[in-house]
Amino acid sequence: MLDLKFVRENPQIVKEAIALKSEPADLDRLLELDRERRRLLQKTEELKQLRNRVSREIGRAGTDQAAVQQKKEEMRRVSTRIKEFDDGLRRFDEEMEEIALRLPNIPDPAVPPGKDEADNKEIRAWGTPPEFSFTPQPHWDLGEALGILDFPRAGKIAGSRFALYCGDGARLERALINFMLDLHTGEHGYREIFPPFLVNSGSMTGTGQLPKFAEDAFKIEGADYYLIPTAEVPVTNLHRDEILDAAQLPLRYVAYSACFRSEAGAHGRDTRGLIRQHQFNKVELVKFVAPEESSQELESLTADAEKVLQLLGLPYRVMLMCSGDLGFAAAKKYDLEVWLPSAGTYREISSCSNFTDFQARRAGIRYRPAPGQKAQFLHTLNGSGVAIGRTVAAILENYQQEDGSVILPEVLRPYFGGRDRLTAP
RNA sequence: GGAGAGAUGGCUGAGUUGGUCGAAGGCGCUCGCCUGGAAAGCGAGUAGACGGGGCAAAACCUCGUCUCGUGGGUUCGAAUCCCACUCUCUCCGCCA
Repeated sequence: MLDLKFVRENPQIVKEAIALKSEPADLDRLLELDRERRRLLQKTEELKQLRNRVSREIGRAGTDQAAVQQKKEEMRRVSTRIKEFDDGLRRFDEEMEEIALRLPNIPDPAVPPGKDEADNKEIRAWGTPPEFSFTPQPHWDLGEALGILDFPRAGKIAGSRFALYCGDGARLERALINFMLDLHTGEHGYREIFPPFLVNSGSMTGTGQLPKFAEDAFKIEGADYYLIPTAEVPVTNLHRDEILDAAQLPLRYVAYSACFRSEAGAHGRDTRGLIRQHQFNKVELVKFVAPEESSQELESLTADAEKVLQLLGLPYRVMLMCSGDLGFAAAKKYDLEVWLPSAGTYREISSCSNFTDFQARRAGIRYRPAPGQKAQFLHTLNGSGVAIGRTVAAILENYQQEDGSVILPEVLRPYFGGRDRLTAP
């Protein structure tokens, strides 16, 4: 959410952001409502001031019963009007909130203008895509042949877009979760969190999933619970409606969670394999930082995520998202894309964003710059560190051998009792 | 699921015969005095949001409104009375 005062005073900037991000938001209507609301608010407050004053008078003096009765009579009418005005104000607030919650964040000046992913900018690349003396297999074929992925049975148990990991597959998933958590807690200074996988609508609104992306989330029927689409939601809301001390910042959290996405609107895309699932695992990094630090914290956050891929020896590139591909809540975003041999292309495996004060304002997360000073909104950031399922896919495909076995990256071998490859049983 | 208790400012904790209560006291914190420095002691200050005005202005000053879990109701007036909901705690039952 944007600061209403900022919107009021900088309508042009907001308009540009709406256009750049192609968001449907009626800014003019919002500004008009804002003007009318303030006019009504002033009239209402005047009446309340009158009522408060007269009520105090009634409470103080006691002897002149006739005068008191007359004042009560008068205030009864005033209270009726106040009630009407308050109802009007509530209607303004509701309609304004409706629009304000759909205003996108303002892009950082460094964000390249553009329409879609074709306009994203490659910042750097790491590693060299492997060359094969044979035709590389897609990970779903490799996984089924190794007996570690079973999509037919996943379909039977749950449906399409679900995965079933068996044997070494399940162990690989678990090894990657532990490896990433160990790395980020041990080397990068993050505090580990294990959050609820269901959250209420307040949390979903706080991070920006609601109201705009309601159809992307799974909702529990008959209750105010949503399955989390990412650990970003529970972890960012950890400090919802809190005022933190400047000395506490920056706060860095890492959380493993399952993630649940309806993938509405993705029919027919990535229907095979682990790339696009209704449920997948992810290790997520979340930061709470002072505004002046968020820019460099995004760089270090991205570097922390990159470190995972470097240690796993997976070739990747870093893309800077253009304004049109930036998303709703982010001011600046890097995507990490890992090389997938079967597709002959890079695929997103991590997304690292600086939300500036956009989420903090929605979720009421503030900090006090110095003791005695006014509390202000801090900045939040998050990034995948990284998506587990897509990492499994990348490992299977990049490390596959002609005989169908898969070499294990060295950093994972301790999690496999020292074994160095996956082979068919 | 059954029975009971409770939700107040950064924390703790008064206030429940409705009327200068946005709220005593304590702790913490900030500033000042004291000290070679620190502790102790003493003095002052210390909730948030919104709107108007001042200011080039975030800050800051000033006036006003709202907020004592949330939402409604009664009343001239509610932290205080009534209703609903949410959450927390205790006991019982059940369960991993």
